Amino acid sequence: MGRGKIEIKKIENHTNRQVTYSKRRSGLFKKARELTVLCDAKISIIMFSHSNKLHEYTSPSTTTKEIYDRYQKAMDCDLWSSHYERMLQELKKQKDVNARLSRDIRQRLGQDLTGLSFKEVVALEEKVSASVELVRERKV
Amino acid sequence: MGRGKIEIKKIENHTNRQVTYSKRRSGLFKKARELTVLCDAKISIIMFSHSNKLHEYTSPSTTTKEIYDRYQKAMDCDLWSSHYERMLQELKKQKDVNARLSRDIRQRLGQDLTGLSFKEVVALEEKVSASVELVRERKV
DNA sequence: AACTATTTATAAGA
DNA sequence: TTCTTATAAATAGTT
Repeated sequence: MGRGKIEIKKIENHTNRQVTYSKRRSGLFKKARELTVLCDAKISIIMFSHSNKLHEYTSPSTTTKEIYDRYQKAMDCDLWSSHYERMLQELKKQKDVNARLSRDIRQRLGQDLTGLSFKEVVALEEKVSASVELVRERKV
Repeated sequence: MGRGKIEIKKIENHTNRQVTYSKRRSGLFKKARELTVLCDAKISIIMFSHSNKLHEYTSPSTTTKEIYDRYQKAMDCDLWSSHYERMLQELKKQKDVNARLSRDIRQRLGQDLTGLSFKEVVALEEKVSASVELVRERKV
């Protein structure tokens, strides 16, 4: 590197560390930029300094989120996504239940109210209970 | 670099591009490794090659997820999280609606069925419609 | 922030 | 592919 070989160990002097961080960070980002163009790669770099300052590089034509999403897919460790998917399915089921209830009640409005039999009410009640139970079992 | 200055533009030859990708990737990761130690930084690099191959570097003592979580907090742009929160609230509301419907119907089972007035059914129907509408407006 | 002596990275060749 | 090497590039210490 510069005037004399350096060993790779933590720089204890705060000022020197900060200067080196700044210089090498721009070097790293330059390399990432070149690699992006030369090899048509997509790169996301996120870094936090010793003093918790955030810096990032993302290849043009993409976003940090897009790269992280692809990463998660590739790694098959996207717990959020699977949780989200489960919730989406559940919400859909809930909506179906509500739509059905709404329809059932609307139908009855068109009929003679005294015609609402005990059996019919029980069936309706059971349908609702079952769906509520379904949700509870999932422990969301 | 090597024998003669090169210009930074996409390498069209597939083999050369792959070789350069491999060499520069290891160079980039080495720089990241050094920066991690020298400056006590935390770095995450995720990259996809032209042929969609995934490679990553993460500083020891952390994880890609941890860095990405910190990034999201720092950037205050966690769209997933806010989407998730909205869904959670909605699901809760749906459950409340179902619980209320269930309770209403259960109560009526304990009463004389002929006592179910037209007004009461209308009120129940409107409650359900309103909640279904609420969901539809959110376009989830 | 600029400079420069060295080390380091690497493109092309073997 | 792996190694070599000529040269470009990065950078540590200095000013």
